[in-house]
This record gives sequence, C-alpha cells and structure tokens, in this order.
Amino acid sequence: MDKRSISSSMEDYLKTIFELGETSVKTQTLAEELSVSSASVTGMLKKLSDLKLVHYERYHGVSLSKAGRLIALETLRHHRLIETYLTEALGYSWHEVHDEAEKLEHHISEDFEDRIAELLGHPTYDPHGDPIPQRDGSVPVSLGKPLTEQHEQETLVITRVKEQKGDVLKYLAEHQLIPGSEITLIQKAPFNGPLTIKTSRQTVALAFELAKLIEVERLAVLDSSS
Amino acid sequence: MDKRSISSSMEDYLKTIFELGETSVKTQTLAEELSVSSASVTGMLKKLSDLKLVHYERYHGVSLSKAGRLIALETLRHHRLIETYLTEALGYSWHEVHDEAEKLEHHISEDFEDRIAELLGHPTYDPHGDPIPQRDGSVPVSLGKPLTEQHEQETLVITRVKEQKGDVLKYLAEHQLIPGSEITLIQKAPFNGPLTIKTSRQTVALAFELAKLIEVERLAVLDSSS
DNA sequence: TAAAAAACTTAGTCTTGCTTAAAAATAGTT
DNA sequence: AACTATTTTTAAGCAAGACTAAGTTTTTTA
Repeated sequence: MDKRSISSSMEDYLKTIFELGETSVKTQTLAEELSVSSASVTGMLKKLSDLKLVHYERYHGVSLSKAGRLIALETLRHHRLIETYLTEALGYSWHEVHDEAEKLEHHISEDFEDRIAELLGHPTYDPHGDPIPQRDGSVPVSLGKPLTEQHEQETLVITRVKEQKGDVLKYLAEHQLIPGSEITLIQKAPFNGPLTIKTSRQTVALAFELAKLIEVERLAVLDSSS
Repeated sequence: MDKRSISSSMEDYLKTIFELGETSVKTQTLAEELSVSSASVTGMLKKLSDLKLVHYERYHGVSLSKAGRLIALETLRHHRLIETYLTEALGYSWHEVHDEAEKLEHHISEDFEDRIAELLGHPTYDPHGDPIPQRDGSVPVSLGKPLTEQHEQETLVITRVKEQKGDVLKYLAEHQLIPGSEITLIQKAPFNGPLTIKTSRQTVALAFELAKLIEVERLAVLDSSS
C-alpha cells in the first residue's frame, strides 16, 4: 500500500517481470535481464512475495500480483513517457533516450508525470512504438505482428521496434527502419535466415533475430470487399 | 577522478558543505541540515576525506577541496537548472520546484544538463534568484544585500529569496515578494523586529528572520554623478 | 527410472549509509 | 587551572541489495 516503501530496485524487478511476459518468469531469465546473480533474484523475489507484489513459489518461477502489476505499469509509464518527452521536447534521438529514462523513471513525481503527459497530449505510444500504460492501468493495444511472420512481397508499415540497444537503434534509424516507415518484405531466407527489406531509400538485409523485434501492420487490405 | 563512484548521498554532503559557507563547517551543522545523526556525518566525512574531496581534521570541521568543490557546483548547477526548467518549460510555481529538483539533480546526465541549459538560453539565475554555477565552475555574482541591511524609505528591487520551504515561498509569491518585484522598505522595527514593506499592491509586515533571506538592490542611485 | 545436468535456493560476506550508546576531545566557567 | 558542559568521534549493529560457494530440487537423458 505505501508506495514510498518500494525501492528503485524493486521497481526494476517488477517492471522486468512484466516485460518478460504475462506467464510465469524463471529466476535465471530475470537474472540475465537484470544483470544480477540468480541468488540475488531469489532474495528479491522472497521480499516481493512478502510484500504481496508477486506470486512466487520456490523453484517454480514468479508472476505479478495485481498490486505488483500496477507498480510495474506505473514504472513503465514513467519510462515511456520520459522517452517520448526527451524525443519530442528535448530533441533526443530515439537511440539516446533509453539510458536516461532508465534512471529518471524512478525519481519523477506523479505531478511531473502528469505535466509531461499533458504537454505531450496524452500519448499512447512512445518513439519505439511501445504502448504507454495509462494512469488507470490500461495498456493501449499493439496490433502489429513481427516482420518474420509476414509474407514476401507484402507492403507493410512499421509499428514498433522492440530493441533497446542504442547502437542497433541508431543503425535502424539510419536505414529508415522506424515506426511509421513503409517497407516491402522482399525475401525471407529459409532456416531462419536473414530477411531482405526494401525501404523508401534502399534495400537492406536484416538478421532473423533482429527482424523478429520489428513489428509491422499490413498497409492496406486490398483483396477483400470495399 | 571517477565520477561514477560518487553517490547521491556524497553529492548531498558536498553540496551542503558548499552552501553552508566557504569557511569550515561543523559536524553538527551538517547533521542538522541533512537530517542525519552527527555520527553519520563523521563517517561520511572520513570517506570524503579519503577520496580527497574535503579537507577534514578530526574535531575541527570540514571544508571542500578543489575536486569536492567542483562536484558541489555541478550538483548545484543541476539543481538550479532543473528548478529553472520546471518553472519555464513545465509551468511549475516556484514553491513546487525544490523537492522535484532535489531528487532529479542526482540522476540527470551531462547531456540532459546541456540540453536544458541550451533550451533555457544558458541562464545565470534560477527562479529564486540563486546563481546557477556554470559548466566551467564559475559562479555568477550576486550583487544584492539582505533587506534587513537597507535603510527605511528606500525603493528596492528584489534580486533573490534564499528560502526553500514551499509554504513560505507560496506566501511570499502571493504578496509579490519575488525576484524582480519593486518594493519600498517603510519601517524597520527595533531589536530585530518585523519590517514593514510596501509592494505594488499592499503593505506587508515581515519577520526579521524572513526579511534577512530576501536580497535586494537599490533601484537606482540618484545622489551621485551620472 | 536412475544417474547426470541444469536450475534454483540457502548460507555466509561485503558495501553503503544509516542508527544508538559510550568514550574522547574541545570549549566554557569559575 | 580544574571541572563541567558541549561537541565530536568510536564502536557495534541494522537493512538493503548485491556477491560467491555450497547444497537442494527439478529436469533431462541415457
């Protein structure tokens, strides 16, 4: 109940559990994601469990409780609002915002949150196309599907890029692979091989693992009525 | 040398030592200012001394080293730039900015600092009239003198209000007692009694201790040669 | 289905920054 | 100059959050 008793560290754990999926999350996965030892994760999960923020059963993974989910969403909202604000108001490039937001998300007040949300016109997606959780705990839907699941020759619009690493994002931006861009999937090499993509400017080949992180929507459905 | 090894707590100590005066600062004074026990202060001073950030002699107070002073100024620069930014860009009132800045000052990057400084036109004073240390370590001069040192009947301009408490600041703002305002010192009661002040709107009486925190400049010197 | 491998937890430490209580040094007073 | 009062420091310990090493439990594999 008392939000003041939740540390930055706890917020990071809760946020990460949320991001790793609605289903049960394993100790090791969390450890890797948070760059921390498994033993540290176990220790923290016990603490979060005592606070009723997670459902945790020894040896069997963890998932968020209702209360924990709210804190995760709040933290994620901070993160994504800050990323949006840095981009829109302070002229950051999208590959520069993650680290700054990662620190600030734990230290802004609700008042600050409200003010930047207001100033940005209550955005629903951040510069990466990630949905921004709303104050009421709802999360805007993401209609896009991974690029890897699309058919060849289809014309698509990028809706989201689920990558965090600055250098990768910089590379993608240099090739116009950002939300809103129109692309055509030229070829998918077999055995999870690279995907060849045509942008407005050029043709690029993307590793399967990277393409999986790019979500797209079909530009227009033309084969059916109207 | 490695700035990453300086904690938020250390930054607060250094900043506070700086604010408490160029001269040697006592353990107890620091303890009160930081809301911490004297024993904690002693412990931290030993650590800061090992890092060569302060000159500390047991039982005889502490002062900043050159390196410590730079960190204090950097922290103070963050604080005052953030206060200015919150006021100018996010519509905060001056009595709301302190607490927010107090948290954020430890967590913004140099990049963020540069961007907001640029956006604000490299300001030299914050909304309270406090000088904003510059990146090179210089501090803009403050020419004002405490209201308590002025003569009666003098017309003055407020240049600085050295108060932090939100409720007091709110009260002062409601009476136009903010930097830039023109006032006349009507009367100084003897024995450090209250001061009577005329603003553009009304006449107010201020406790001596509060008036001491208000710095002013004479509006114009008319008695000497052009 | 039992042995080997992998994943997870427990136990014991470390660091930071804080606390209280007791001891030591400085300052003030007569 | 000595005694008391004040200030400061030392000592011991706590809580958070991390670590390593060792011990369990679960899963995989033969």
